[in-house]
Amino acid sequence: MNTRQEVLDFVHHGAERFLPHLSIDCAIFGYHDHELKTLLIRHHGQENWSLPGGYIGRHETLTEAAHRILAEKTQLTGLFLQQFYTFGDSATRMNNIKTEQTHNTTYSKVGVSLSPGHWLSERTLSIGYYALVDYLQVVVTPEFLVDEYCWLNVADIPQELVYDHNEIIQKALLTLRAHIFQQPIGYNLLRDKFTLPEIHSLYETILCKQIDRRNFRKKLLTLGLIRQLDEQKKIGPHRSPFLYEFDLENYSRALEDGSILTF
Amino acid sequence: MNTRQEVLDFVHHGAERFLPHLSIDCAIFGYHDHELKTLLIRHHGQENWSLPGGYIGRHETLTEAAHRILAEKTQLTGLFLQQFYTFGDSATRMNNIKTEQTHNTTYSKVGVSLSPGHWLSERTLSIGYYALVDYLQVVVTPEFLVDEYCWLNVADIPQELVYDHNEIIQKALLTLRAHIFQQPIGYNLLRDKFTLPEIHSLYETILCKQIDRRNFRKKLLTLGLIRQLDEQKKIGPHRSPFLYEFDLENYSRALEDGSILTF
DNA sequence: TTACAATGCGTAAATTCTACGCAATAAACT
DNA sequence: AGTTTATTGCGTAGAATTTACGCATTGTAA
Repeated sequence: MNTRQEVLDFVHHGAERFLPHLSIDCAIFGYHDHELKTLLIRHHGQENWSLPGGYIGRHETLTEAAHRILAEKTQLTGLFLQQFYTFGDSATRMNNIKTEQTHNTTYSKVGVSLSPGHWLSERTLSIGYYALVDYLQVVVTPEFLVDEYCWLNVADIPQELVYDHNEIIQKALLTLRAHIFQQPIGYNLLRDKFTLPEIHSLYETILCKQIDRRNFRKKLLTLGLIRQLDEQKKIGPHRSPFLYEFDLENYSRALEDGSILTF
Repeated sequence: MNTRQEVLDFVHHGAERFLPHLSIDCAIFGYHDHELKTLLIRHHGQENWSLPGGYIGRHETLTEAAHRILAEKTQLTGLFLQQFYTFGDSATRMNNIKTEQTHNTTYSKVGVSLSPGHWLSERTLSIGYYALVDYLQVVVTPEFLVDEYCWLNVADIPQELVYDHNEIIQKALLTLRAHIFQQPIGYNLLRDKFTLPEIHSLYETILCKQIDRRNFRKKLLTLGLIRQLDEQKKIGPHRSPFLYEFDLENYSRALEDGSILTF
């Protein structure tokens, strides 16, 4: 939503196009230079940051909605996107008093005040998704109601996000760390070809622990999850590292066999 | 809902008490004698079986709703209940044509025909939970609209459950099998004190594979997940097996340490 | 040239996993 | 009563895997 007119239409006719009581919130993880970052946005008039989110169109599947919302924020399609939990317990998801006030502040930018019965004021459960993106490829598009956005290191996320977004992002991180043992997480956070130090540092960053460089390489190669290429990355200081790529076929086969990664 | 009057009230005034567009479906797993069973119900007029389910009250949390629905079906409270996925993709969750017809057949028992705009006819996403119960403790209470219920071996579940319930139960099983390595699953399916053959058979049943009896015992004892008691179960033929109990403290400590069970 | 950091490769020790053997016990059978 | 048999508890050798390093190689910088 990039214009005042679009926002007004959304407020007044959104209930015809979207399902009420349900939203999607998306923890978008991007990796760069030993740091795992999340995309946060600040809506107009809000003091605190939010996760990017949106509503489910009445004629699109849940998965389609999640991808659309992700694409609206990052301009990227076909990304790795994983549903991890639906949130409907926290105080802010029960009584909509705070929600109403918060919403009202934002929508005052287009001169509307949401009545208590308005569809945007009602109790809303949120379906949480997390996405993995190449940090450098993302072009964030600010929307009409978004004052500010930022990529924040996951360690630096403030304690006071709006609603229950702190809970959502914590659960997303926990899920990501559990999934890293069972899915080619790096495939979506790195470029097609990557060096061993790059993927090694990625795993160390996500898991928040040190992993022996040499054993890490051995394990991924032995299981056939990555494949060493002939090319070397010439740029960079000191010795030129080889390039590697994921072997997705082997990866899925290993998953079926029940091979488990441990570090 | 046990009377015609309650059902009529639910149909006509349910939208005031429950959130539309959302339901909870529950895969209730019970274990007994080497077999993993699921509770299925058959609504009035339906040819196919369903998972037990219900709606979310406007003034209860999502978790409260799940426990209430479970208690309504099994008369048991405080059970292990785990949310695992929210379903909003399948054809039956997109167009509500089939849903309308199916619903209408059931509600014809109380003489109502649901109009297209009726809250029960609208598109509904379903939040999936799975529960683990002691099969023998459950007292299933048939409701007014339920013609029949049964405990069906998970291997014998028919291919034609209503809506996307086959998909839901498959995902529940997959999740259960993944969680068995990280949570004291047996704690909720067995009694407080159990014998080694009992828990061994439970794990074999859930994982659908044979596990060496002796290594299985060694692993659980070494990790401190179960504790051997002095008592022996005198009943039963042949040698009297010792009784064991879960060591929940050690269990949660092992989880934090990241110890992983493998069989 | 030399020092140094980054990268790739190997190996020995420690640990864990796996596949069994076997004794002890209690019921069933001759 | 003695024998057979199924069930349970416990141990152990060998295989496999994990872990902790050593070290040579390469490119950059002093």
